[in-house]
This record gives sequence, structure tokens and C-alpha cells, in this order.
Amino acid sequence: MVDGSPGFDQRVWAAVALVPAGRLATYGQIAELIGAYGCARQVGWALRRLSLPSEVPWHRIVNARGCISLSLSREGSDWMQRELLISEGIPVDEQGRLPLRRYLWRPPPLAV
DNA sequence: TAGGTGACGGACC
DNA sequence: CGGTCCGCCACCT
Repeated sequence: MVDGSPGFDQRVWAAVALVPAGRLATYGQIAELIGAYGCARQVGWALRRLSLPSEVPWHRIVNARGCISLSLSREGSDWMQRELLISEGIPVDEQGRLPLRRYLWRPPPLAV
């Protein structure tokens, strides 16, 4: 269903684009926002498929644990994400952890 | 075709 | 706090 629906990636990117600067959203939030509750991993892949640089504010998406997902497979995009968030005023420590609850974005009740 | 992997999440310890 | 386990589902050997 997820993969079969036309432009799943496009929906993810559209939802991510709703997140204002200086705010954070989780993969799960984005998934739920596009009607794909429980498919947080697919959201991750959608962002991974994203070619950088991108107009999509992908860096504002973190996991529910409140930290940047550090992975070697990201080829440094994780550290890039850290820099981008700091530049938007969100403090991120060496372990990629950040005050999620403080900057968490409240998604609109009605969306897509 | 089968099995391992992962930019996740939640329950547990 | 942190670490582990399990469910999840598309992707890649």
C-alpha cells in the first residue's frame, strides 16, 4: 500500500515541508500525517531517497528518541543535519541529542 | 524465493 | 538515564 500509492515520497516531502524553521518533527509524526501510521521507517527511506541539496527541510525530522539518527550509511548527512539544526537555533550535543519536547512541532488536525 | 538490514517506535529492564 | 527486544515494512543482496 505504502509503496503502491502514487508518489509516497512526494507525500512525505510535502508533509515535511509543513514543518516551520526552528521546529522539529518525528518520522512517526510525518507518517501519521500522510495517513501511514506505523510506517515511520518508510518515511526514513523517503528522506534517504531525497537528493541533496534539497528544498525540503529534511533536517527538521528526527526520531522519537529526540536525537539525530547517526549512521555511517548516511555519508555524513547526519552531521550536516546537526549543523543545519544548530543554525536554526536548536542546540544539539555531540551525541546528536536535542530538546525534542521543547521544539516539537504541532501538526495541523486536518492535513492531506 | 529467502533472509538480512535499516535516517523508526514502543514496551521492558 | 541507558541498553535490549520485538513489531513493523520496503529495500538489497
